[in-house]
Amino acid sequence: MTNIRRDSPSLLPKADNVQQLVSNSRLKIACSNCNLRELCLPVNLSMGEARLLDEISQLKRSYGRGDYLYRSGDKFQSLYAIHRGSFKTQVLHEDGREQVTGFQMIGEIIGLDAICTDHHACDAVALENSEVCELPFNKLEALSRELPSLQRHLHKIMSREIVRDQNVMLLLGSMRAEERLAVFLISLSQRFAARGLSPTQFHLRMSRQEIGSYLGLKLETVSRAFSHFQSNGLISVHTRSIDLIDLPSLRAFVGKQQ
Amino acid sequence: MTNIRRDSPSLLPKADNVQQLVSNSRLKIACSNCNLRELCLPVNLSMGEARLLDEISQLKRSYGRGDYLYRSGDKFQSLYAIHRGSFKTQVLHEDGREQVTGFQMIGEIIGLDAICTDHHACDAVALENSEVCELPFNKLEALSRELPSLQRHLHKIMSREIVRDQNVMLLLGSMRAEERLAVFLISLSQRFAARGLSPTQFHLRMSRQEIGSYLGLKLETVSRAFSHFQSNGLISVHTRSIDLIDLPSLRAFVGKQQ
DNA sequence: CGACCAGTTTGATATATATCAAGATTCATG
DNA sequence: CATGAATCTTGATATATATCAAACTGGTCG
Repeated sequence: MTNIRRDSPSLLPKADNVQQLVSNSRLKIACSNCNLRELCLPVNLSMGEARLLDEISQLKRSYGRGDYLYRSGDKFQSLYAIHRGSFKTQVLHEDGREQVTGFQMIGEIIGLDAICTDHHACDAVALENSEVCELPFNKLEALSRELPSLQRHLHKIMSREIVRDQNVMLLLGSMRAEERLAVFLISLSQRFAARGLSPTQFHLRMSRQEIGSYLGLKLETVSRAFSHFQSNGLISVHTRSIDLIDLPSLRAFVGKQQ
Repeated sequence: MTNIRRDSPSLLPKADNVQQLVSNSRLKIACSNCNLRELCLPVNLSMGEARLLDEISQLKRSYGRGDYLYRSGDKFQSLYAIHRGSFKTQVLHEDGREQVTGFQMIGEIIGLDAICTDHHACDAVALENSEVCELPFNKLEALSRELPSLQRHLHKIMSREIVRDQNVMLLLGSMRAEERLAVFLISLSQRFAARGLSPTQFHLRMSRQEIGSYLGLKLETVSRAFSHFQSNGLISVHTRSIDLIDLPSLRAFVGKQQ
């Protein structure tokens, strides 16, 4: 709440990411003070321990829709905690094909893909006006050697990402188009609920094409599935405004399809 | 090489996994001595540091084809390093659908999915006679607080798993059947090569149905794709024996399909 | 050795989703 | 407020893969 804006020219983003130069701003933010404490990194930390985290995450950057937080191939420096807004991550194949691998929202940590090679393995793109807290990974590792509960939390975050990805594999590998969309909507619903937002009424931040890429479908198929759910009274859609009218039936729909 | 067989009845596997009672044996194994040092955990460790690892990974267990290393829902205790043989991991949906999420081979670490909830999120099943080194996670975490290079290595292993999964998503979400199989074969080839085995001639440890589950295809489609590659002179298949006759063309095939 | 059984191959047909195309709606901008 | 561009919806058709079915293969075991 009491974030202090500041400028630190010595920490300008890399020159190859020109958009960032325009849209980035920097803000001091204190983990010990942040209203995302439950969602984000500092769990089970004493106030004193949380202040140690403050030391390493004082930079906040903002991005506009379409801005890249990082690109595939960028040198790895930091993880990012999403403080406001949302992002998509996508992997690109040489031949130009792209696959959206996830949508990330407030309180989620992004950038874990880069640890293994020291270079990012995917792009992260803002879906709306967004802010992230930068967490220099070296400092995070050093601190997690001191604070076992932070260490465990970091491990849990990475493990959760693995489990999530495996569930997407299940979805892509064995579900039909409408089931995939139902699972997607239910998952969004849960994530909004976990953030104190409505689990039934929300605004999609991504296009039909982006949803389709994530779900392994063409945008027309996504659109048809939305329309079909609507005509069955399961949901109400107006472009990107969603109302999950009959969430139980939507849940029951998944798996019913043999 | 100088592993000493021993029995420790007090450490019998859990009673709900009867098969293990039959097929498990326990062997002392020393990381500092292991010929998998490069592939597995102990990287960049001094001899003294590697001996610390010995302390936590002295149990080796064996499994026969079809045995479960762990099941979805099992309480999380340990990670496992595959010392010999191979495993598959699979997630099961309530409705009975299953999806193979990966095939793991010698030197790879398995069980990372369980950290986030303290319970395993998938099954791990031996594909052949196999041995694993058990790595109690609490001890591994404690040691990695002392040894920064072990800590970093653990992070890299988890990150690598995330990247791998994202590449499977790309495969499942945007590639055609034959491309998926080509990617699968190329990936196996690379992994065999990294272990000093032939990158072109190998024996598949999994059935057509398991390959199909992993690739989001039916077994008949997998079989047809094998036959088609063979009739094009890219590979030679005899049931589970594979010879990648023209690996460059196989690589070029991926992506050619728009 | 022979019979069986699980796994594999191959063929014919069905079907879900992609593709192509045209309008309709929403959004950004001057 | 009007214009154009992007996004979304819907329809007609094409196509890749699933499904169903039958024959073949290889290994196991009495």
